[in-house]
Amino acid sequence: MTTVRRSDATRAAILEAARERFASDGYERATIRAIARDAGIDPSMVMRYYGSKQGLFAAASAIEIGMPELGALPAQHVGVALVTHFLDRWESDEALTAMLRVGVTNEVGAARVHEIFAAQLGPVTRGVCPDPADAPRRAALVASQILGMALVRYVLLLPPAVEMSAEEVVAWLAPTVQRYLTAEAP
Amino acid sequence: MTTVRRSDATRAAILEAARERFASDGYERATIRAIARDAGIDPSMVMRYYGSKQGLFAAASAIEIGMPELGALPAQHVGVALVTHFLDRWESDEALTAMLRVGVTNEVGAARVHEIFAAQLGPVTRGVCPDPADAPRRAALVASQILGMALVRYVLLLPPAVEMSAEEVVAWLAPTVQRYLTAEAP
DNA sequence: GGTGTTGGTCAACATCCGTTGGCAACGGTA
DNA sequence: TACCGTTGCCAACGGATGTTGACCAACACC
Repeated sequence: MTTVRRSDATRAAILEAARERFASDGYERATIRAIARDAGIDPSMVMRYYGSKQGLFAAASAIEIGMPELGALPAQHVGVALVTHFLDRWESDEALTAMLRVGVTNEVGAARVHEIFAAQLGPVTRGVCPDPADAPRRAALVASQILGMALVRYVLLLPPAVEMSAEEVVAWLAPTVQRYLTAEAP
Repeated sequence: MTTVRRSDATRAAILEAARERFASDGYERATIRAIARDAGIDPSMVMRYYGSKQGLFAAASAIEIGMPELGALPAQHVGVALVTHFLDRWESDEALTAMLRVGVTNEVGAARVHEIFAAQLGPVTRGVCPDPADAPRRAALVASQILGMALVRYVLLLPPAVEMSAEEVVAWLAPTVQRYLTAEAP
């Protein structure tokens, strides 16, 4: 059932407009009317295609972090690889910013963040850290630093954080992430 | 003009209810009606005393981080002191969570976060780091880690982050903050 | 005791929101 | 050509929100 419908272009336009609005305005202020206006169609079309505002957000925030294969490279380079990868993803996909912004105010959004980090960051952590028993804790620590940087750099737009180059961010953050993953517990 | 007005109790009740609502619901979903109901008074009182919803938020998020005197203690203990202090403040004052939650969706809220971190964290950084020229960058790095931990622990409620003890958080985060402040730039 | 100020309630306004149902044009199919 | 599902627009509903102004009760002061 992968037939091409005539409305696919409209569906895509809605999804793109929704991602932009959710990313820049958050869940409550991203109104269906505004999204429809951006997409150049009527608000009722959004409802027909995605059922409800929650349904639209669920569709707009279906994200694959696409974790790289970290098992292949030496354990002491995991920090650099991880930070670099997240930075790339964040700068090329505003759905990530949308997810973060919505996760802060909306319960469904928060659950979405949980899912994604459990499913995508969890396995990587489990494969790298010394004792699998405290893998969740280490993953949470990594998440705190990576989401924190995303917060100040892409959401709060703290000037010094925005002005730093990607290389600089990696150089500062990679040792932190590396330590959270592989250093022995304090 | 510090006379005690008869309405001071009501003003305080409104402010407390507002802090709770802003902290748990964010700016948009924290309605004036709900805040007034919590405070046991009429919504119009909120308007009379605080002018507007923005005014109420401004009053509810007037925060003093109350930075400790870091100049007094040896430079290599600054990380521990800073993380400990922030953790204490965050767990004893829900206005901080409110500020973070609102800062993510509301522009005024974001500006408030900028202010507070510039005014409170800036000077500390400037006094401790080797080269005053890159103090803002170092402050932003520290903010990314501290706000990131606040995000996963108090807002997103990521289970492993919530379950960690305060001592554990300090033990993991302090070396990070210490490095962001005093290590030479990479 | 009258009078002005303060603390508080009530009802309403204008606006916006998510959502719904009806209806017109279009496109392929028989 | 006649038909029917699809795509789209339009107008409206019910409800919630921030905000306002009229009105009432208690208090302070002359």
